[in-house]
Amino acid sequence: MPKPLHTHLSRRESQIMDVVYRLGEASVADVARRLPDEPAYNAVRVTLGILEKKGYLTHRQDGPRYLYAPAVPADKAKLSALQHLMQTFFSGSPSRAILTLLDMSSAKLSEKELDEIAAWVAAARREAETDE
Amino acid sequence: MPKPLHTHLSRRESQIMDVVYRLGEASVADVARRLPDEPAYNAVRVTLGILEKKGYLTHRQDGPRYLYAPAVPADKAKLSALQHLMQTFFSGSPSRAILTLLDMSSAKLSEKELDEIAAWVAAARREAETDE
DNA sequence: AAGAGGGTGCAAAAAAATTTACATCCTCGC
DNA sequence: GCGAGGATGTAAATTTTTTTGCACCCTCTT
Repeated sequence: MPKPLHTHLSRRESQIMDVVYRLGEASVADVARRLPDEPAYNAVRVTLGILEKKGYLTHRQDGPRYLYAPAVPADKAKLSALQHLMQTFFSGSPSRAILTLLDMSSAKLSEKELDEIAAWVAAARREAETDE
Repeated sequence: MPKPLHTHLSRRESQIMDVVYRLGEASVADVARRLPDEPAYNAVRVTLGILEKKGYLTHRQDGPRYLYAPAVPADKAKLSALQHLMQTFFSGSPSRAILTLLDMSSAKLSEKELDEIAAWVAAARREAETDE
Protein backbone atom coordinates (compact mmCIF):
# COMPACT_ATOMS: atom_id res chain seq x y z
CA MET A 1 0.00 0.00 0.00
CA PRO A 2 2.51 2.60 1.10
CA LYS A 3 4.26 4.24 -1.80
CA PRO A 4 8.01 4.84 -2.07
CA LEU A 5 9.10 6.72 0.96
CA HIS A 6 11.26 9.39 -0.55
CA THR A 7 8.72 11.16 -2.63
CA HIS A 8 5.85 10.84 -0.25
CA LEU A 9 7.09 11.76 3.16
CA SER A 10 7.63 15.12 4.73
CA ARG A 11 10.89 15.97 6.36
CA ARG A 12 10.06 14.89 9.88
CA GLU A 13 8.26 11.88 8.62
CA SER A 14 11.27 10.60 6.78
CA GLN A 15 13.58 11.38 9.66
CA ILE A 16 11.34 9.27 11.79
CA MET A 17 11.17 6.43 9.31
CA ASP A 18 14.95 6.42 9.21
CA VAL A 19 15.16 6.04 12.93
CA VAL A 20 12.58 3.30 13.04
CA TYR A 21 14.35 1.37 10.31
CA ARG A 22 17.62 1.77 12.14
CA LEU A 23 16.19 0.46 15.35
CA GLY A 24 13.80 -2.08 13.94
CA GLU A 25 11.31 -1.34 16.65
CA ALA A 26 11.15 1.70 18.85
CA SER A 27 9.19 3.50 21.50
CA VAL A 28 8.21 7.11 21.13
CA ALA A 29 11.02 8.11 23.45
CA ASP A 30 13.54 6.04 21.48
CA VAL A 31 12.60 7.86 18.34
CA ALA A 32 12.43 11.31 19.86
CA ARG A 33 15.86 10.96 21.38
CA ARG A 34 17.47 10.39 18.00
CA LEU A 35 15.80 13.04 15.93
CA PRO A 36 17.71 16.14 14.91
CA ASP A 37 16.85 19.06 17.20
CA GLU A 38 15.11 16.63 19.49
CA PRO A 39 11.48 17.64 19.21
CA ALA A 40 9.00 17.38 22.02
CA TYR A 41 7.78 13.94 22.92
CA ASN A 42 4.25 14.82 21.97
CA ALA A 43 5.19 16.14 18.59
CA VAL A 44 6.87 12.88 17.73
CA ARG A 45 3.93 10.93 18.94
CA VAL A 46 1.57 12.73 16.66
CA THR A 47 3.75 12.18 13.65
CA LEU A 48 4.16 8.50 14.44
CA GLY A 49 0.41 8.31 14.45
CA ILE A 50 0.23 9.93 11.06
CA LEU A 51 2.77 7.53 9.63
CA GLU A 52 0.78 4.66 10.97
CA LYS A 53 -2.42 5.97 9.48
CA LYS A 54 -0.65 6.34 6.15
CA GLY A 55 0.44 2.73 6.36
CA TYR A 56 4.18 3.08 6.86
CA LEU A 57 4.27 1.94 10.45
CA THR A 58 2.52 -0.43 12.77
CA HIS A 59 2.62 -0.58 16.50
CA ARG A 60 2.16 -3.12 19.22
CA GLN A 61 1.60 -2.68 22.89
CA ASP A 62 4.59 -3.30 25.10
CA GLY A 63 3.59 -3.05 28.70
CA PRO A 64 2.47 0.49 29.23
CA ARG A 65 3.70 1.89 25.93
CA TYR A 66 3.64 1.47 22.18
CA LEU A 67 6.44 0.09 20.12
CA TYR A 68 6.47 1.14 16.50
CA ALA A 69 7.91 -0.88 13.65
CA PRO A 70 8.02 -0.43 9.88
CA ALA A 71 5.02 -1.83 8.06
CA VAL A 72 7.17 -2.48 5.02
CA PRO A 73 9.84 -5.02 5.94
CA ALA A 74 13.37 -3.72 5.94
CA ASP A 75 14.31 -5.98 3.06
CA LYS A 76 11.87 -4.39 0.71
CA ALA A 77 12.63 -0.92 1.90
CA LYS A 78 16.35 -1.46 1.45
CA LEU A 79 15.91 -2.43 -2.14
CA SER A 80 13.80 0.52 -3.01
CA ALA A 81 16.15 2.89 -1.23
CA LEU A 82 19.16 1.49 -3.04
CA GLN A 83 17.29 1.60 -6.29
CA HIS A 84 16.47 5.23 -5.78
CA LEU A 85 19.98 6.16 -4.79
CA MET A 86 21.39 4.31 -7.77
CA GLN A 87 19.12 6.25 -10.05
CA THR A 88 19.93 9.64 -8.71
CA PHE A 89 23.66 9.32 -8.23
CA PHE A 90 24.83 6.47 -10.43
CA SER A 91 22.64 6.70 -13.51
CA GLY A 92 21.15 3.42 -12.42
CA SER A 93 24.42 1.53 -12.70
CA PRO A 94 24.88 -0.94 -9.88
CA SER A 95 28.52 -1.56 -10.67
CA ARG A 96 29.37 2.08 -10.26
CA ALA A 97 27.58 2.14 -6.96
CA ILE A 98 29.41 -0.94 -5.82
CA LEU A 99 32.78 0.44 -6.82
CA THR A 100 32.12 3.67 -4.98
CA LEU A 101 31.06 1.74 -1.95
CA LEU A 102 34.22 -0.32 -2.13
CA ASP A 103 36.29 2.80 -2.49
CA MET A 104 34.80 4.63 0.40
CA SER A 105 35.16 1.71 2.75
CA SER A 106 38.31 -0.02 1.69
CA ALA A 107 39.94 0.44 5.04
CA LYS A 108 36.99 -0.91 6.92
CA LEU A 109 36.58 -4.19 5.12
CA SER A 110 37.86 -7.24 6.91
CA GLU A 111 39.48 -10.08 5.06
CA LYS A 112 36.45 -12.19 5.62
CA GLU A 113 34.24 -9.57 4.03
CA LEU A 114 36.51 -9.33 1.04
CA ASP A 115 36.28 -13.08 0.73
CA GLU A 116 32.53 -12.96 0.76
CA ILE A 117 32.44 -10.40 -1.98
CA ALA A 118 34.97 -12.26 -4.07
CA ALA A 119 33.01 -15.44 -3.66
CA TRP A 120 29.86 -13.73 -4.74
CA VAL A 121 31.50 -12.34 -7.85
CA ALA A 122 32.93 -15.72 -8.73
CA ALA A 123 29.50 -17.27 -8.37
CA ALA A 124 27.93 -14.66 -10.59
CA ARG A 125 30.54 -15.31 -13.20
CA ARG A 126 29.86 -19.01 -13.23
CA GLU A 127 26.18 -18.35 -13.64
CA ALA A 128 26.80 -16.03 -16.52
CA GLU A 129 28.77 -18.75 -18.27
CA THR A 130 26.15 -21.41 -17.96
CA ASP A 131 23.63 -19.01 -19.40
CA GLU A 132 25.45 -18.81 -22.68
CA MET B 1 28.08 25.12 4.07
CA PRO B 2 24.96 23.20 3.15
CA LYS B 3 24.21 20.44 5.61
CA PRO B 4 23.32 16.86 4.73
CA LEU B 5 20.38 16.92 2.42
CA HIS B 6 18.12 14.32 3.94
CA THR B 7 17.54 15.86 7.27
CA HIS B 8 17.36 19.43 6.12
CA LEU B 9 15.18 19.52 3.08
CA SER B 10 11.44 19.53 2.76
CA ARG B 11 9.73 17.05 0.54
CA ARG B 12 9.61 19.09 -2.63
CA GLU B 13 13.04 20.38 -2.02
CA SER B 14 14.54 16.95 -1.90
CA GLN B 15 12.57 15.79 -4.89
CA ILE B 16 14.05 18.70 -6.76
CA MET B 17 17.58 18.01 -5.56
CA ASP B 18 17.20 14.45 -6.76
CA VAL B 19 16.24 15.59 -10.21
CA VAL B 20 19.05 18.09 -10.42
CA TYR B 21 21.59 15.50 -9.34
CA ARG B 22 20.23 13.10 -11.87
CA LEU B 23 20.49 15.60 -14.66
CA GLY B 24 23.63 17.38 -13.55
CA GLU B 25 22.28 20.66 -14.79
CA ALA B 26 18.72 21.52 -15.55
CA SER B 27 16.34 24.27 -16.55
CA VAL B 28 13.20 24.99 -14.60
CA ALA B 29 11.17 23.16 -17.21
CA ASP B 30 13.49 20.14 -17.08
CA VAL B 31 12.98 19.87 -13.38
CA ALA B 32 9.25 20.50 -13.40
CA ARG B 33 8.69 17.85 -16.01
CA ARG B 34 10.20 15.15 -13.85
CA LEU B 35 8.62 15.92 -10.52
CA PRO B 36 5.87 13.70 -9.16
CA ASP B 37 2.46 15.26 -9.81
CA GLU B 38 4.12 17.76 -12.07
CA PRO B 39 3.70 21.02 -10.22
CA ALA B 40 3.23 24.37 -11.91
CA TYR B 41 6.27 25.89 -13.51
CA ASN B 42 6.19 28.84 -11.18
CA ALA B 43 6.03 26.72 -8.07
CA VAL B 44 9.16 24.91 -9.10
CA ARG B 45 10.89 28.14 -9.88
CA VAL B 46 10.29 29.51 -6.43
CA THR B 47 11.58 26.38 -4.75
CA LEU B 48 14.67 26.34 -6.92
CA GLY B 49 15.28 29.86 -5.73
CA ILE B 50 14.95 28.81 -2.13
CA LEU B 51 17.38 25.95 -2.62
CA GLU B 52 19.81 28.35 -4.14
CA LYS B 53 19.48 30.77 -1.27
CA LYS B 54 20.08 27.93 1.14
CA GLY B 55 23.25 27.07 -0.71
CA TYR B 56 22.33 23.75 -2.30
CA LEU B 57 22.12 24.98 -5.86
CA THR B 58 23.74 27.47 -8.14
CA HIS B 59 22.57 28.72 -11.46
CA ARG B 60 24.05 30.15 -14.60
CA GLN B 61 22.44 31.96 -17.45
CA ASP B 62 21.98 29.94 -20.60
CA GLY B 63 20.61 32.12 -23.34
CA PRO B 64 17.22 33.25 -22.17
CA ARG B 65 16.94 30.95 -19.16
CA TYR B 66 18.60 29.71 -16.01
CA LEU B 67 20.30 26.41 -15.66
CA TYR B 68 20.57 25.09 -12.14
CA ALA B 69 23.28 22.76 -10.87
CA PRO B 70 24.14 21.30 -7.49
CA ALA B 71 26.40 23.49 -5.39
CA VAL B 72 27.80 20.41 -3.71
CA PRO B 73 29.57 18.30 -6.33
CA ALA B 74 27.96 14.96 -7.06
CA ASP B 75 30.95 13.10 -5.68
CA LYS B 76 30.55 14.50 -2.22
CA ALA B 77 26.82 14.16 -2.28
CA LYS B 78 27.08 10.54 -3.35
CA LEU B 79 29.25 9.67 -0.43
CA SER B 80 27.04 11.26 2.10
CA ALA B 81 23.95 9.66 0.61
CA LEU B 82 25.55 6.23 0.65
CA GLN B 83 26.76 6.80 4.16
CA HIS B 84 23.31 7.68 5.29
CA LEU B 85 21.71 4.73 3.58
CA MET B 86 24.30 2.40 5.01
CA GLN B 87 23.51 3.64 8.47
CA THR B 88 19.79 3.31 8.22
CA PHE B 89 19.54 0.00 6.42
CA PHE B 90 22.82 -1.82 6.94
CA SER B 91 23.89 -0.87 10.44
CA GLY B 92 26.75 0.98 8.83
CA SER B 93 28.25 -2.13 7.29
CA PRO B 94 29.54 -1.49 3.78
CA SER B 95 29.98 -5.14 3.00
CA ARG B 96 26.35 -5.89 3.67
CA ALA B 97 25.36 -3.04 1.44
CA ILE B 98 27.64 -4.29 -1.28
CA LEU B 99 26.32 -7.81 -1.07
CA THR B 100 22.76 -6.59 -1.28
CA LEU B 101 23.64 -4.49 -4.25
CA LEU B 102 25.27 -7.46 -5.90
CA ASP B 103 22.27 -9.58 -5.20
CA MET B 104 19.73 -7.20 -6.56
CA SER B 105 21.61 -6.61 -9.76
CA SER B 106 23.27 -9.91 -10.51
CA ALA B 107 21.53 -10.24 -13.80
CA LYS B 108 22.47 -6.77 -14.94
CA LEU B 109 26.19 -6.98 -14.40
CA SER B 110 28.29 -7.50 -17.47
CA GLU B 111 31.40 -9.62 -17.44
CA LYS B 112 33.51 -6.53 -17.63
CA GLU B 113 31.85 -5.09 -14.58
CA LEU B 114 32.39 -8.28 -12.65
CA ASP B 115 36.03 -8.10 -13.64
CA GLU B 116 36.31 -4.59 -12.34
CA ILE B 117 34.87 -5.54 -9.02
CA ALA B 118 37.03 -8.62 -8.73
CA ALA B 119 40.10 -6.57 -9.54
CA TRP B 120 39.21 -4.06 -6.90
CA VAL B 121 38.79 -6.74 -4.28
CA ALA B 122 42.10 -8.32 -5.20
CA ALA B 123 43.81 -4.96 -4.89
CA ALA B 124 42.30 -4.33 -1.50
CA ARG B 125 43.48 -7.69 -0.36
CA ARG B 126 47.04 -6.99 -1.43
CA GLU B 127 46.98 -3.72 0.42
CA ALA B 128 45.71 -5.38 3.54
CA GLU B 129 48.60 -7.80 3.42
CA THR B 130 51.29 -5.18 3.12
CA ASP B 131 49.81 -3.40 6.08
CA GLU B 132 50.51 -6.30 8.38
C1' DA C 1 5.26 48.39 -33.82
C1' DA C 2 2.02 45.36 -31.59
C1' DG C 3 1.18 40.89 -29.91
C1' DA C 4 2.54 36.12 -28.72
C1' DG C 5 5.64 33.20 -26.33
C1' DG C 6 8.78 32.15 -22.86
C1' DG C 7 11.66 33.90 -19.31
C1' DT C 8 12.43 36.11 -14.32
C1' DG C 9 11.18 38.60 -9.56
C1' DC C 10 8.56 38.82 -5.88
C1' DA C 11 4.54 39.21 -2.62
C1' DA C 12 0.82 37.03 -0.89
C1' DA C 13 -2.53 33.19 -0.55
C1' DA C 14 -3.28 28.47 0.37
C1' DA C 15 -2.10 24.11 1.98
C1' DA C 16 0.52 21.02 4.67
C1' DA C 17 3.47 19.83 8.36
C1' DT C 18 4.81 20.38 13.04
C1' DT C 19 4.20 21.59 17.56
C1' DT C 20 1.57 22.72 21.67
C1' DA C 21 -1.84 21.99 25.06
C1' DC C 22 -4.89 19.69 27.61
C1' DA C 23 -8.03 15.77 28.83
C1' DT C 24 -7.83 11.10 30.15
C1' DC C 25 -6.25 6.64 31.63
C1' DC C 26 -3.47 3.34 34.22
C1' DT C 27 -0.14 1.76 37.68
C1' DC C 28 2.54 2.03 41.57
C1' DG C 29 3.96 3.41 46.29
C1' DC C 30 2.95 5.89 50.52
C1' DG D 1 -7.36 5.67 48.63
C1' DC D 2 -5.02 9.17 46.49
C1' DG D 3 -1.54 11.72 44.23
C1' DA D 4 2.69 11.34 41.20
C1' DG D 5 4.61 9.64 37.04
C1' DG D 6 4.31 8.17 32.59
C1' DA D 7 1.43 6.82 28.76
C1' DT D 8 -2.15 7.81 25.02
C1' DG D 9 -6.02 10.64 22.18
C1' DT D 10 -7.01 14.53 19.94
C1' DA D 11 -8.13 19.39 18.73
C1' DA D 12 -6.18 23.55 17.79
C1' DA D 13 -2.36 26.91 17.21
C1' DT D 14 1.78 27.81 14.96
C1' DT D 15 5.17 27.51 11.59
C1' DT D 16 6.89 26.03 7.33
C1' DT D 17 6.23 24.63 2.69
C1' DT D 18 4.11 24.98 -1.60
C1' DT D 19 1.46 27.21 -4.83
C1' DT D 20 -0.68 31.10 -7.16
C1' DG D 21 -0.83 35.47 -9.37
C1' DC D 22 0.67 39.29 -11.24
C1' DA D 23 4.24 42.76 -13.13
C1' DC D 24 7.81 43.18 -16.06
C1' DC D 25 11.46 41.99 -19.71
C1' DC D 26 13.23 40.17 -23.81
C1' DT D 27 12.91 38.33 -28.66
C1' DC D 28 10.80 37.01 -32.64
C1' DT D 29 7.16 37.28 -36.12
C1' DT D 30 3.67 39.35 -38.65
